[in-house]
Amino acid sequence: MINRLRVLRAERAWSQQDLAERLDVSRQSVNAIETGRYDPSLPLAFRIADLFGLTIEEIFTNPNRKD
Amino acid sequence: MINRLRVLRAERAWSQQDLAERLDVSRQSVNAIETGRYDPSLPLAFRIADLFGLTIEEIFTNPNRKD
DNA sequence: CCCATATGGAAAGCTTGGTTGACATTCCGC
DNA sequence: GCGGAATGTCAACCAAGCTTTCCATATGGG
Repeated sequence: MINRLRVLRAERAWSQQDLAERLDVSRQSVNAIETGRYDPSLPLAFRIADLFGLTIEEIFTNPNRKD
Repeated sequence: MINRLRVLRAERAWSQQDLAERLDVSRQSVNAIETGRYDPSLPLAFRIADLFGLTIEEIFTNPNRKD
């Protein structure tokens, strides 16, 4: 599972802390997701998509998919 | 988080067991997701969407969203 | 040189997702 | 009425998401 979180955050010039507060999670969670240490839960993925006004598919991509 | 899994499964006349095998999870997991006892992980949500040829947003809806 | 801000990451602990195995119920065909 | 298939649920367990606390490094301004 790879994601464009870091790019989207950079486009808005938000710190990991800023993003964490908007998503109502800890800064470490944002960091862990950005650095690929783990995947967000589905509810959190929806919050992320909502925040950026994108679909989950536009932010996260499943490497196992045969696109 | 509510989902249309049961409907999609019924449209194809698959048992929970059939669906579980296609998703490579246990039947109890399919049942728990259908009955809303918990939400799938993001990777599993992607597998479900791929299997039905839909987007995650077309299958799962976040009740907290202001649509 | 200090200090504040931003980032990466580890440890321990709680919560949630997922498994296996078991049991009960409903429904349908024989 | 009986047997088998489908579903709901529970208990016990392991794995993954997430939190808090802590430490390290980098960088930019004064």
